[in-house]
Amino acid sequence: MPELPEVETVRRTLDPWIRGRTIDDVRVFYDGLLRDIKPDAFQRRLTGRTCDGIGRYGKYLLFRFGDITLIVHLRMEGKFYIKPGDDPKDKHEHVFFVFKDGMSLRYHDVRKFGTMEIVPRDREMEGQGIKTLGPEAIRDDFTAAYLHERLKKTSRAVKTVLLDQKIVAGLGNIYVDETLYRAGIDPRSRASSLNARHAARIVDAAKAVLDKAVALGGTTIRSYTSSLGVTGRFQNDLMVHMREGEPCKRCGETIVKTKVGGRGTYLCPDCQDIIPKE
DNA sequence: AAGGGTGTTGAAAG
DNA sequence: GCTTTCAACACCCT
Repeated sequence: MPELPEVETVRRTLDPWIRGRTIDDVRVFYDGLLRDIKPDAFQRRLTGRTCDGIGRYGKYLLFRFGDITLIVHLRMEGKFYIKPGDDPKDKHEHVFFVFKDGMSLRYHDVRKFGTMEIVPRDREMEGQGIKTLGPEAIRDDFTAAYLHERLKKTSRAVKTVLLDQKIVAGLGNIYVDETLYRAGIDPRSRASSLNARHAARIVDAAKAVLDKAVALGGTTIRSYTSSLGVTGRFQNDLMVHMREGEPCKRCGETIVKTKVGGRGTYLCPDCQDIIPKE
């Protein structure tokens, strides 16, 4: 469930619950998630610590425990559940954080792609992955001038550039499609041929799309189990993503699905212009 | 019923 | 360098 709005929704849901709670035990069932730390050291570093709150940068969650921070990335399917500590372990639960009151926070991830890393609190932004992130798509430092500069320098498709977290942090496959639809630009357009005006439209569209998605608690698709903080309502607002064969909500043209940079990509052939024109 | 696809990312290969 | 492909993993859908 991980693009910026879904991660922010998890943060907002979990933060008030975990704030002030103290870890009594950590149990790791699959250590492939842990970056540069062994399960016993991971357990030792966190046990006895009290959480001061959760931050977020791009798609990364930052669990703060005094002078250390646990950085978590949900990748494709990571989720958190809160359950009594003695509930039986689900097949896809890989890490338990058991708190002093007997409740547990469990990391659930069918594909096991997620990552966890512990860094000093004052070096949070040097964590693996985080240190290379570009400005967040929803913040003021993601400007049209900045994006235009970056677009100019590459021949890649504009969608591929927007998915690159080193360029801009927070957009993923759903919201890039929605952003480019709103901006009226075909995702296959060559980045270097977009002008300053196009860049401005993309920046405005990304902020509008993400702000609304955050307000609605993100998007829930393919959700077999609705869990803590993952059931959003933005799916009703999707204009193109997952709408292959359906009519465009603006012009009635049929939404098509294609492939850009190896990713499934949805667009309206009438509302989105390919640049440069053929 | 095998193969392609999946809200991601980084390492390897070209 | 820059860009594309692939691998990590499990499951769902043709």
